[in-house]
Order: sequence, then C-alpha cells, then structure tokens
Amino acid sequence: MKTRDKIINTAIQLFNEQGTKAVSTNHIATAIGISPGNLYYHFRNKEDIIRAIFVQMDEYGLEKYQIILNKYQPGSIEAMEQTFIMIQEYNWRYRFFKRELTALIMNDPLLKECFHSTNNQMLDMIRYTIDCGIANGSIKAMNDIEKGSFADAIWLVALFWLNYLEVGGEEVNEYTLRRGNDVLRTVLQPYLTGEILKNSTGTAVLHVFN
Amino acid sequence: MKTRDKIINTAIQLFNEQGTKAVSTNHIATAIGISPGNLYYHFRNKEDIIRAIFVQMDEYGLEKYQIILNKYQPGSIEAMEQTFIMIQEYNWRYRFFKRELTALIMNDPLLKECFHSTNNQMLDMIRYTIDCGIANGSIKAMNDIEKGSFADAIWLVALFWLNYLEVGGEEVNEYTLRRGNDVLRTVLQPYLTGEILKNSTGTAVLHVFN
Amino acid sequence: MKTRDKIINTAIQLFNEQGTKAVSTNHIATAIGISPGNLYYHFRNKEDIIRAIFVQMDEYGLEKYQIILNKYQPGSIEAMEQTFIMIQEYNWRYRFFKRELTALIMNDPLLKECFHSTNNQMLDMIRYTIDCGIANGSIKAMNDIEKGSFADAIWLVALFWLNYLEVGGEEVNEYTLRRGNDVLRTVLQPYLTGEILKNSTGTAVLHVFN
Amino acid sequence: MKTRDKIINTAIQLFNEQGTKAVSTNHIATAIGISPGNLYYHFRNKEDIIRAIFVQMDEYGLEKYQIILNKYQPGSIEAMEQTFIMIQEYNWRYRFFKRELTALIMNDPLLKECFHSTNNQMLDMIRYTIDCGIANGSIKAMNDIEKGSFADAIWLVALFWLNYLEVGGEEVNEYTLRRGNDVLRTVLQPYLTGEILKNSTGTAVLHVFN
DNA sequence: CATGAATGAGGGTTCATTCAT
DNA sequence: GATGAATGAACCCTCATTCAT
Repeated sequence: MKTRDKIINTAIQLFNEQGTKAVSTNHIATAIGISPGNLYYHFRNKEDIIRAIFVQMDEYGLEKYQIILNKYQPGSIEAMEQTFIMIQEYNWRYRFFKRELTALIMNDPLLKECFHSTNNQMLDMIRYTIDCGIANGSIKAMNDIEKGSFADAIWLVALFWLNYLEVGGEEVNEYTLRRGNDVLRTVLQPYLTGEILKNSTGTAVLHVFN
Repeated sequence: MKTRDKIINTAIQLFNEQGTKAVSTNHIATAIGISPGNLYYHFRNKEDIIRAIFVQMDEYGLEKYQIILNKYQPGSIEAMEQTFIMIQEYNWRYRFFKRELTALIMNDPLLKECFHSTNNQMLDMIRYTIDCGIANGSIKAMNDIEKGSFADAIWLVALFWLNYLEVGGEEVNEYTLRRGNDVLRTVLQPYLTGEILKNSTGTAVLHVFN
Repeated sequence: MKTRDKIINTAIQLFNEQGTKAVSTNHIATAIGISPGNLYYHFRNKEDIIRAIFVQMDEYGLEKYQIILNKYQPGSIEAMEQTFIMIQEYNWRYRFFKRELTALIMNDPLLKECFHSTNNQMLDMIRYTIDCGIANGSIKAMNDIEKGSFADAIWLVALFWLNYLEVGGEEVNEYTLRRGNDVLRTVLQPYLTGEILKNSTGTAVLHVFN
Repeated sequence: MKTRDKIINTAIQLFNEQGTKAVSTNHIATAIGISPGNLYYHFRNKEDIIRAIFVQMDEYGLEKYQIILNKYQPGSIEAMEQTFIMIQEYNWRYRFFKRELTALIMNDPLLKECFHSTNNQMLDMIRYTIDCGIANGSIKAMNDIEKGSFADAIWLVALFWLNYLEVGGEEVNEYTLRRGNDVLRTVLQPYLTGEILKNSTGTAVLHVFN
C-alpha cells in the first residue's frame, strides 16, 4: 500500500479509537512506522488528512450506493433497507467523523462546505426516492411539507442511529443495528401503501461488521 | 454572581462557541477576569467543570420537566409537544455537550455513568408516557417490540434534531425548531387514535431562544 | 494543643511521609483543618516552619541527652549505647530532615548555620566522651589524629545508620536498629581496654518506635 | 557531543548544584541552549532523565571498579583503599543522587529496584573481599555475624563519607577525602592481621577532583 | 520519498503567599 | 486568631509543524 493510503487508513483507525484531538500526527506516523517529516510530505497538515479522509468517505459512500441502485429498484422497500444498512456500516467505518462532526466543521470552513454539499445530495436522493415511491404506488401520496418532514425523519434516523446507540451506552452489533432498522420501519411503515415490510434478517449486516 | 457560577456559565458559553478542546482553562479564567489559580481553587480540573455543568444540566432539565408535568396531562399530545420544545431548548443551551458527547464520555467514566443514568430515565419516561397514552386511548395499542421502536424513534428525534440542523448547516431558530416539531409529528401521528395534532404555533419556542 | 504546635507536628508527620517538596503549606493547613491564611499568621513562610521544626529537634535532642547524662557515667559504654539508641530514635522522628538535609541547607543559609552549630556541638561531645573514656581507662590511649578519626567514625555511624537502612531498602525496626548497634560496636570494641561490650538487649529501642 | 548526552551532563551538573527539585526541565534546556520540546524528544519526562543518569552511574562505577580489580589483588589493602577513593570520586561526581536518594527512590519505583540491585551487588563484593582477605590471611577470622557488621561498617563509611562532609559544612577536597580514608582505616585496621596500613598519600585522589 | 532532530507556543495544573473580612 | 478567595509565576509536558540531510 502507498504511504499516503497508509496514513489515511491508520488515521481513520486511531481517530475512531481515540478521537481526533487525542491522536497527534506523530502518533499516526509512529503507528505506521514512518517519520513525522514523511507524513508532512504527503499532507500539508492535520486538517488536510481529515479532508482526505472525507474525500475517501464520499467516494466510498457513492460507490456503495451505486451498487445498491444497480441491484434494487429505486424507491422500493428493499432499496431503502439496503441503503439504511449501508449507511450504518458507513457511519461505523468513519464513526469518529460523525461523533466530532460539529467541531471538525467549526474549525475547517472548507470541510464544512464539502460536507454540506454531500449531505444535501443525500437528502435530495431521499426525496427523489420518496417521489419514485409515490409514483410507483408503494408510498402514499403527500404534500410537499409532509414530504419534507418525512424525508427529514428518515434521514435523521439513518444519520444518527449509531450515535443514538453510542450515547445510550449500547454496543454496535448485529442486533442493535437490526433494531435501528426496526426504528426506521416504525417511521416508514405507516406511509407505505400496503405491502408489509418483511422483518429484517440482518444477514446483510452480519458479515459487514467484523 | 459567585465566582463558581461565573466559571460554569462562562465555560458553557465558550464551550458552545468553540468546543471543549479549543477552550483552555486559562481562556475561561481570562474571559471572566480571574487568575488561572482561582479557577483551580473552585474546580479540581477541567473535567470537574464539565461534570459540574452536567449536574446543572440535570437539575435544569428535571425542573423544566416538572413544570410541564404540572401543567399538562402526562401522555397527552400537548405534554409531548411541550416536552419536545423543552428538550430542544435544553439541547441548545448546552449544545456543546451533545455535540461532543461521545468524546466527553470516552474520557470520563464518571460522566459516562451519570449521563447513562439520566438518559435511561428519559427513555423510561417516554415509555411510561406511551403507556399512559395507550391507557387513555389517545395512542393505538401496540406490542412491546413495537413500543420499544416507537420510543426509540421519538427519543432519537428529540435528542438529535438540533444536531441534525447543525450538521445540515441550518440555523437554530423558531422556524427550524418548528420543523423539528413537524418531524416529530410525522413519526407520532400515525400511531395516534384519532385526534389530529394541531400545528405547532411555535410561540413557546419563540421567546426562549434569544 | 496550640495551633502553632499543631502546624509543627503535622508538618513533621507529612514531611516524613512525603518529603518537603511534595507537601504544600495548603496540605498542612488542610490536614489540621485550619485555613491557609491562619497558617501564615503563625509562620512567615514554609522555610519558617522548617526552622521551627529544627528548633524543636534541637531542644528535643538536648533534653534526651541530658537524661542519659544524668543516668550514665559519661564515657561509659552504657552512655554510648544509650546515646546511639537515642540518636536513632531522633533520626527516625525527624527522618525527613536528614533525608533532605543538603537540599534544605542549600536553600536556607540560616538553617545551615543553625545545623552546623548543633552538629559541631555533638562532635565536641563525642570527643569529650572519648577523652573521658581514656581518662577513666575504658578507652585505649590514642593521639589527636587517631582521636579525630575515631570520633568521625562513631559520629558517621550514628548519623547515617538510618539512611543506610533506607538506602538499602530495609525497614526501620527493632531488629535493624539493633544491627546498627552491632555496627557501632564493631567500630568501638577494638579501641576499648578490656571490658567486653554486652550484647544489646534491644529493649530500650523496642518501646520507643511505635 | 550528542544532544542526549548534553542533557544528561547538564542535568547532572545542575542537579549537583541546586538539587533535582530546584532544577526544572526548562532550566536544563535553557542551560544547553535547546528548546523545551527538544528535551522531551530525547526523554519522556524528568524521571526518565534521572534514570538515564543512574544507568550512566552504574556503567561508570562498574568500569572504574574493573580497572581497580585488574590492577590490585582483590582483598588486598591496596584494592580496598583504591576502591574507597574511587567510590568517593563517584559519589562526588553524582553527589545529588546520594543526597536525594530516599526522595528519588520514593517517587520512582523503577529507580528503587535498580538502585537496590546495584547496592546489593556492592555489598556482596565487599563481603567477598572480606572472605578473600580472611582466606589469604590479611584479615582476622570472624564469624558470620561479625562479618556482616564489619561489611556494613565499611560500606557505611564508603557510602556516606561525602554526605558526612557536606552535612558538617566541610568542603570536599584532597584533604577531607584523605580524612575519609583515615576513618575507613580506623575501622579496618583492628581487623587486619599484621601489616600496618601505610598512610594514604592522597595522590590518586588529587588529580581526580578538578 | 524519507528521516528525525528541533522548535516554541501553549496546555493543564500547582503552590507559596496575600489580604480583605 | 482565623477565614478563604484570590494571585501569578512557574512547572511539566504535548504537539503541529519545519528543515537540513
């Protein structure tokens, strides 16, 4: 693996374990076995590393989402569930990021802009998915205000389920993630036309988190 | 005002504005106009300040909640809405705390225990409220698993609406808080028996946030 | 007991346990249950406390020595043994002082002078005792140079036996103190005329150290 | 000279002059002309410096002792005298260490263990030397208890002669060191078989202390 | 690409001491 | 005699960052 990638991956791991403030650039360099100077050859500063991680996050998320879109009908229940699972896996993989999001964004306007752009794209996708669902009859019709709140509710659950678990002192595992899916379904189900959501099997999640 | 209270209040303000890591104990002391030594006369260390803030938070939340319970029927829609508004105000007042929650809890086991205890109490209250609602007929009957997910959904929205706004780059104001109420209603409404929730007027929120 | 004496006694105890640098004036005040201001009403500063302890030490040592002189013939073996035991008890009671002696003296010229004066008095007493012993025939005759070395040897053992134990990682107790007496006898015996020193019974030491 | 060595040497010098507590890490750094950060690049903390000094002490003492063993017959009077002179030189070179020994050991369990190990080795060597002396007839026969006291007496004088001088307010110089040798001889001589110890010329000491 | 010694500002914290009450 | 809040210098140590090699 290239040094640059080693830095990014090691940084992600250490940030997840200890938080960005507790992990110094020298810690990262030591963990990889390179010199502090070398780290600064590849990145201008610590923020630069975090921004690079964000770029990776972005690409990773998009890629995974494309896979889902290729497999499942947009607006279908399956697509929604798979997306939720994917987002949880994503949130777990980069969990330091969401945990410290506000602080990170406060200190780095560039990152702030990048993040908001991505976040808005995701919300747009959700709204588009809802529109698809309404169009194909799987979701009940609703006006724009209702649609906005519905999208917010879904995105809120997807975004913060992991934080909700952490904050509640619960481990992140197959079972607690399935519970997240149940919560999402609690929000979704009343707005679906008829088809009853199958119980999540959790298998998709299972092999992802280890 | 006593020095101890000045320290707590100034710390809250600076933590909210810049985050706990960016605010040094000397910053706090300077902001108040006292010596660094004096700050350490009143608190053993930085964590001690944060714990003292948490104690204040706890008391503040309980007090506000009592006021609501004295005014509104537990399990009623009004009580829920008022509680939601109250929680948002609370979250805003101590917004650094929720933003950095995981990191704070990671570094201070004492705080971790305190927080989990409070958090579980809140969840218990929500479940109790749901039971009241079911008992008095305002909420549809549901089994225990459904009830668990329903409570999680409600608590998730209440806990993280502010973070959702911050993360989305939206200001916290009367309008965005009302939207939070709308999202909560999106989740609640389908599980209510008949009575349609009135649109939130937002007046209660209005004078609270300035 | 008067506050001033409480301060001195508590300071001795804490200094013995933790060393003078680790024990702050506030620690002393807290340990007694008085305010820091009150401590500074009784003593001008920390050094002043240490000097007061030294004065107490001096009086204590003199007093104990007088008791021995009243009971035993100066220059007799019994007087020497009793004196040795007394000095060990004294060194133990104020053990922080000998441990940190050089450092304390370095930082306080006043204390330095006081200590040297006392120390010289003790050496004079030893030389006088030797003279007595030679005069009454219990100690072999020797020239002045030999007498000087002999006095140094005796005083060295008496002064540093406790430090020798501490440095060697040995506890200070009845047994190790008796060993100190044996070492002293190893130095003394060859210079005595005929009378064989009785084995130390240790009883005198026993009830002193608890 | 390498920075690491500069730190060690400067630390020894300053510690000797002012004591370990009075000398801050910043003092050391300033004295060398390096930044505080650089000092902490080479040593984890202040204790680490002291431990490094101890390691140097150990090596230095062993090396010097080997030289003596190669030149003089073990158990011979010459070897003892040379060793005594060497130990005084050693104690002077690292005089802060013996002065503060108990305090240093109290605060650093690692150092404690290291020191005790070295100290026991030295005592073992002395006992071995006595055995050699008895075996080759230069030291009178004695039982084990006597041997133990004899070894303690010798080691006590060797260890604390310098402290005895400091505590007595005497300078450390050629003359006072020779007096130390005289004291040692006062203890030794009665236990030697016949050969009379020559007066120490002190020449070996002379060129060592400047 | 990479090293690693070096920088220096700043962080949390302690403590001898003061002083108004 | 006594209180206790307050001071401020100093301490140990960290860390993002630089730069000669």
